Amino acid sequence: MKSINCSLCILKSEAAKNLSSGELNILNQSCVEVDFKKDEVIFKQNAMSSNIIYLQSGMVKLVIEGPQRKQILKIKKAPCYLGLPTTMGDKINHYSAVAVIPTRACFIDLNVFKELLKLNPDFSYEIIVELCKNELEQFHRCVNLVQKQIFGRLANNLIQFSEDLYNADEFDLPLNRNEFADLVCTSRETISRMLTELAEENVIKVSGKRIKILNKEMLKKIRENG
DNA sequence: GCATTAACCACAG
DNA sequence: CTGTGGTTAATGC
Repeated sequence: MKSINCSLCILKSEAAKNLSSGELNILNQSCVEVDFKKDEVIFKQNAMSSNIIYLQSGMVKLVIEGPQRKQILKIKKAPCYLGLPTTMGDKINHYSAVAVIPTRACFIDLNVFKELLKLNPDFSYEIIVELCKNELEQFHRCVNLVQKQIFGRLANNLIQFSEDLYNADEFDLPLNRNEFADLVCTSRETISRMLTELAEENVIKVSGKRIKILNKEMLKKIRENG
């Protein structure tokens, strides 16, 4: 097995910064590092879950199989923890995680993770903060989904890619049109049409998966009013 | 009624 | 895989 040095990750993880050297040692000994290529599954819905996953680098999509079709719950980028709700909340995963670009992840044994939560309150506190932020985000996503029309939802997602995930006005969508539709909760055709329409209005520039935001003010207006 | 929104189907690069 | 056109159903003046 490849030897791992968790102290490198402390640089990134708010929670792990609080671990003592002894606790880091515990982590070191029960942590396995894995590289994933694009489209490789990190964990699968309905499979047994026994690991907490820490994303060192890369980006993943969280996918759930709904009653009608599959849905993309969220795009997550490193550094972050993955699968906290699905691992702590039940014996099996309630959703899948799939890499959308090359991704490096650490698998942490659930029991060790629980042990660290008990040992170190500062560590636990940061984990709770992350969970709470996620919950708030999901609440907002939920109302947006129900109360906004598709242009508003699309604009919202484009802004999130730009501001939250890439910190750039120009970026490559890590999803094809079908998956992007699954994220915005609409059909592939509608996404396609609306992207062309936004491009015609010079709000964005589209060439394949490459998106450039030309008029962020307008896009934000669409997000609010759409 | 009439307009708007958005899904589904089909088909072509 | 993607873009487009036609059709259709639901909803709101």
